[in-house]
Amino acid sequence: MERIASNKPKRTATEIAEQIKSLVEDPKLVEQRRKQITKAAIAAFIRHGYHPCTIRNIAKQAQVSVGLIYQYVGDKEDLLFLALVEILRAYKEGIPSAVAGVDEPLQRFCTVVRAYCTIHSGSPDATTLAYRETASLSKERRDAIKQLEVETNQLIIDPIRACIAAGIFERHINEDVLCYQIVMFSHTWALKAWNLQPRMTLETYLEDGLRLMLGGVMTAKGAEQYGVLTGNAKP
Amino acid sequence: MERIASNKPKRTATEIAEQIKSLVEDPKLVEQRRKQITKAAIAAFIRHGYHPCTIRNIAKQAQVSVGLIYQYVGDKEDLLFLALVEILRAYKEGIPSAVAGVDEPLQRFCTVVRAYCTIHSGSPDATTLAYRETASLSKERRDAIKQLEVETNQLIIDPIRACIAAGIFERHINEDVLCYQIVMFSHTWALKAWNLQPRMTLETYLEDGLRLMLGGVMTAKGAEQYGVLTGNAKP
Amino acid sequence: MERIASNKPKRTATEIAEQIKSLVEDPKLVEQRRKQITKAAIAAFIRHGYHPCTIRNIAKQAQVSVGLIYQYVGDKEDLLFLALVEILRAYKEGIPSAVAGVDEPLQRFCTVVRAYCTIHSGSPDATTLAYRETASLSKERRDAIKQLEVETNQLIIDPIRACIAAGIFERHINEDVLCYQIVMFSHTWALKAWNLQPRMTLETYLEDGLRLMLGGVMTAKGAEQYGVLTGNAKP
Amino acid sequence: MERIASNKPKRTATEIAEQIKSLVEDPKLVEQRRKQITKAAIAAFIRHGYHPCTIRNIAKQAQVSVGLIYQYVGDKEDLLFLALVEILRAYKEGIPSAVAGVDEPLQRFCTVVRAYCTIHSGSPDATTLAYRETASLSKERRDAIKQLEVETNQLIIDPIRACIAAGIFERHINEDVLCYQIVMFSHTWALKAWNLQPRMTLETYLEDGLRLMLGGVMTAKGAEQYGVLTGNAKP
DNA sequence: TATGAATGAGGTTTCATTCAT
DNA sequence: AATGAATGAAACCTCATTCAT
Repeated sequence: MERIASNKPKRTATEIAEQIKSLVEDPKLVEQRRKQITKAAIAAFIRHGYHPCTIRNIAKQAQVSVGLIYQYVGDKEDLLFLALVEILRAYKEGIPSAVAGVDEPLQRFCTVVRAYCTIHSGSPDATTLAYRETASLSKERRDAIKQLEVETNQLIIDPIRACIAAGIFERHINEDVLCYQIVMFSHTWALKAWNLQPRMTLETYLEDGLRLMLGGVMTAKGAEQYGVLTGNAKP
Repeated sequence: MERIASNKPKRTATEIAEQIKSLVEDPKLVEQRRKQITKAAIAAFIRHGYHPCTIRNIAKQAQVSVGLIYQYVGDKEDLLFLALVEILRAYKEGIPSAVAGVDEPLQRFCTVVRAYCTIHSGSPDATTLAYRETASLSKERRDAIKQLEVETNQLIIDPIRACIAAGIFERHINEDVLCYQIVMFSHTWALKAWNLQPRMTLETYLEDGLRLMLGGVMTAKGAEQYGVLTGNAKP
Repeated sequence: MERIASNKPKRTATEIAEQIKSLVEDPKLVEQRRKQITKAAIAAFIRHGYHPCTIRNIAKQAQVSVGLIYQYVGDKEDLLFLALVEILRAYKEGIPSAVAGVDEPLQRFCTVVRAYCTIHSGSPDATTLAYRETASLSKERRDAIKQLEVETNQLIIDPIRACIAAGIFERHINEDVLCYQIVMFSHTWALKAWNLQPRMTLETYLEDGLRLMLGGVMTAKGAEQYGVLTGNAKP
Repeated sequence: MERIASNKPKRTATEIAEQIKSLVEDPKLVEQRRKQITKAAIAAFIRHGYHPCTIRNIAKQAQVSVGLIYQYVGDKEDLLFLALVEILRAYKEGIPSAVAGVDEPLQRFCTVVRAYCTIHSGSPDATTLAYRETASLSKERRDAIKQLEVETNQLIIDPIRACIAAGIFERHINEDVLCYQIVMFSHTWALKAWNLQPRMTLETYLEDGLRLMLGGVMTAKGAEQYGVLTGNAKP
């Protein structure tokens, strides 16, 4: 869709969002209205999908007029962007608060995985929306969203590195592969709920998956620790 | 969107596809034209996305007139359905031909994983399309597509079971979780190409991932065999 | 065209018209715009015929945009329905106001006939439109339109009965046949204007026709009265 | 639709029909195929209405291919014209054969009325079609159809004149008005079948109508004769 | 600032007509 | 002569966006 490989310095998602133009001056009001509209947009996009969703759908959901939306946002794509940023932001912010105070590397790793997975399982539709509709954004915005994803991934990679450094995980493992393994493991519960949910609980899924992933990466020392944590002799 | 929970016997994807009505009688011609149109539709949907893609885009891609498409298909959604069925059919058929003649369980498992991943990496856009746009189908068709997915998954689950039966994989592993682990592992290379491709080759990705997954599920006996297969002392 | 014999309670034309959904809330505006659009639709349907007439034709005639029409009406058939209802409503309302204050039965009968005929002759194209295009409506709406016709016929049958009761018309005459005789007599002037207008005036047509019809139904007493009314010794 | 008042010599319906161009040479075949296609067109136009009816509908009805129709006819309007001509021709030809051998003026008049009415009641849909769709023709063809109607009317006017000449009908009656009275009386049974048929038989309708019309036009001498004919002392 | 009526470009779909076989 | 697949113009309708109030 975009032919021109622009060399503009890349803007972050936050910068792009801040530069979305609003006809309204009062920043307080802009923030409040945007929040309200974005929330409605997420709900409406989830219900209908981005393209089939109309501005009227969103206005109705937000209990405002169509015109009001265009006071705070330039076009429909802006709404999608704000929606996706909001979804990813929630994911990204959810993890640190879940692992706060958990310092031991393996435990921290497990907590991150559980948190990440739990967060996604809490709003599977939003996860699905992000999957489906990121491609509907312009390149710059798509890239900014990807960058958010990368930053979130970092929250997973850090504990992996800590585990490696602590000798709990094998030294030679590919941290990117493992990270995406975890990411996709979490998304899978959301994306494939129709197949998985009838067959197991989130807890079973999480623990079985965790054991499976850990089994592939732990050192003997790590395995020992994991046994202590879970009460099992062996992962 | 659909309110009525119909109790009609579910039709398979193939049945639905066969019942898409064509104004043209000659079955030979119908098959040939549908193939041509479906191929064009896949390309056009990949380029634009389903909703933004116009029938004229597809007609142009297929080098036929707009009217011709409607001689072979009832509406735009039929085109999406045919496109997705074709994509999944290719995936499903690709695996058996790849593992033909490989009988040893572990080797068969590894071959399946490699085949599955390679197939998806060969047409990452199609994988992405299937991910994004299945939701744009009516419920019956969405379900039929999911069923195709389940059938393909079976091609992965079978070797898993064989490995368990052969004592190569741990008895207690959750085969569904492992299966989806593999599925998502393969899709990830397609979906997250933008992040992964700059950092590793498909081969690295595959072998690192395979080692990671196997490490979590293999018995001591399995590990020994794996060492023999790969020339490594230890996975 | 309609297969299902529904047992829903039949809605009147007015009810159906009121239930045509509009995206605009303000009832005042809806009424005004609908009136404007219906008027334009009548003109456009008369000019082109219902099927060949395009929404753009109507929009142009009404001096509004195409989109505006769809704010006040669901589809093209709604426009036809509103047009026909408006036409028949005008006919139906025209009669009572014409005969107001005329109480003597025979005179009232003659006045009704003259009024009915004059009204139709005033907008022969509209009469023709109603004739041609009622069949283009869905069954329910067609039935509602027929019901309007029946109600209008009643305005003719009532004076007939009064004349019979007053001994002016023969007791044994078939009031339905006479009624339709009058109805068709009136429509004929509109429908067959191309043949009749060059050969006589509406007045001639009316008086000759009236004399003809009265001659067939009047008693001796009636004939006497008619002579007094017209100044002729004999009808 | 047509702005230009052309001064071309008017062609009769038969001439126009004969000049409709056919790609096929053999006149025998042309006649046979046209007959087949016209018959199918009448049925299809009755079922769907002219505009909604597709060429495919007609081809199917005629059990021929779409292409074949265009070998014998220039366009869709030709089909409508041929259909209407055929319908009116049947009406026109039906009357003389019905009155053949009836020479007494009053009896001949009554026979014509009964024949005309019976013919129309036999194919009410065709009557309705002629009413609705004549307007869909080009002006020249519309005029030619009207001319056919005029010629048919002459078959009614002739007996009226004979009755006047014989002193059976009043000398001063308007023969055009009476003629159309009869025409519309006959059409009414077809057009308003939905209202009339549940309430009376064609026989009742005919005799009540005939008595009504005759009552308006007969001289004393005529009334006497009518009494002899019907066995009633008085119309 | 907020509203929602108005606009019109553009998408899907139909179908009269053509033309290669 | 007959077929029916192919064409593409044009219709209906939707909906993102604007603008007067």
